[in-house]
Amino acid sequence: MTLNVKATNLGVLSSASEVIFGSLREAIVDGALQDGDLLRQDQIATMFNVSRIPVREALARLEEQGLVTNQRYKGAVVSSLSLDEISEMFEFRALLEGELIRQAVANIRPETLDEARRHAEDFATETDSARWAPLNRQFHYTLYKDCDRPYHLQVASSALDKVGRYLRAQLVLTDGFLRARTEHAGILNAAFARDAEKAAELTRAHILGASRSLTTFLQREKVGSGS
Amino acid sequence: MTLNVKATNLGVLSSASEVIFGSLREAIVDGALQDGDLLRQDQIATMFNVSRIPVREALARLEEQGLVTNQRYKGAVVSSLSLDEISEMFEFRALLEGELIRQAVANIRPETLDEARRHAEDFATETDSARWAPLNRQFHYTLYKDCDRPYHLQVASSALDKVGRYLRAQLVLTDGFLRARTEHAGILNAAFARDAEKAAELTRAHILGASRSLTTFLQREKVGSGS
DNA sequence: AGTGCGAATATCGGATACAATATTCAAGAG
DNA sequence: CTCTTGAATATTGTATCCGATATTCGCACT
Repeated sequence: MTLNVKATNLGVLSSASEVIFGSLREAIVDGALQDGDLLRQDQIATMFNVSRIPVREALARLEEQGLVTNQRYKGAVVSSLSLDEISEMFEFRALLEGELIRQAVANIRPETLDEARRHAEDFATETDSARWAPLNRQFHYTLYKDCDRPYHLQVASSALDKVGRYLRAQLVLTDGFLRARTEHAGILNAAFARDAEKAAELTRAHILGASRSLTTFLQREKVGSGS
Repeated sequence: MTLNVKATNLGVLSSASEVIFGSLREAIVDGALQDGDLLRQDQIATMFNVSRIPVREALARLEEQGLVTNQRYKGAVVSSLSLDEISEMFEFRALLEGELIRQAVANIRPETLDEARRHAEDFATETDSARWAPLNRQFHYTLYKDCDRPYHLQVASSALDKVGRYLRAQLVLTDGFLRARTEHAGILNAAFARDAEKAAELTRAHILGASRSLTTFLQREKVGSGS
């Protein structure tokens, strides 16, 4: 007989370094920590009430993910992306997410479609701009859910993390939100129609359009700050 | 005036943890460490004559790369891939490397073409099967060199690392080497002809063909070992 | 005042030491 | 003999401490 209690897997409970890693990652992804910010091991250790050892492991992980850069004896800085790097990241996302939705739509479940529609509505009706980015992400990744390509998903997600800060700017500081709203509707329609190719093409265009609007915005901003 | 000496950037000189990370990664990628092997911190620390601290940072990095899995208080094991995961990795590579060569061929330099031809010849004439995998890699990545997509390249390389062990088996234990030789010639021809689409299609077929031959081989082996 | 040099401070990489958890193994109950 | 249980051992996670390197600041010199 087996014990009839739901046992949570203690083996995966967070160690300090994992908690710190997750917190720092989140802070970087959604912009609480900005490009070029210096991360002092001591300071972080104090914040979390631990020694520097788990902090260093978290920073090593972050560096491996490309979110910070470590310079020997100098410290870790939040990685910043050049305009070229940003647009490459968006091209990468277009390639990968296009493939994801193509595969997903091919065997998408009705429940998934409904869930995606709900997320699209939530996004469209949200007035708090701080919540646009997470809702946007939820919409897209719900649509990718049935693609049965866990590695593709993980890599796409990691790429999205790296441009998370910039995407937020694109939604809030340009006409990104408005355009996203209509483009989401198009993608959703294609998914409901089970038209994988169209969904893929629209997703690619959605991402590349966001890239263009973001790069022109950043270009302007850069020039502006120079004056 | 600037000092006219080529100064190597001392800031990026390896710390212990980086050296350990690199060594372990190489050992995993080319099969010296096998699926499921347990990595003991103490043992590794003794091998490198260091304490466990840098070892732990190296293991954290490896886990972030997906090459090992850490279980709290239990240790790190070399990640093993299921057949499904392996074939997903090859699909991913086909998608990405197809794009890489398409972009690269579009603005490939003559020197690069020559270098690729040399690598193709080296590969084709190599009799030591242990050297097939690195030469194969050199050939392909030389062709990708001019793609001007550093992030794409890095992700592709990371994916290749994850299946490095299996690719080696595909080359050595199946007819992989012979097929690769002729398929490389085709890809090289397309590159010389500046036919980006054809090079991309051949590269995709090259990778997916390797995947098929590998999965049928592993399938057979699994059944065989079960008897 | 401005520049170059050296000491003082800050910060990092790593070693050692200790606490928390897992694994092994032997002894006893059935 | 087999199974359970707890002590002994092994291994991991983290704290504290130390040497190495970078940065800052003050002082002498021009």
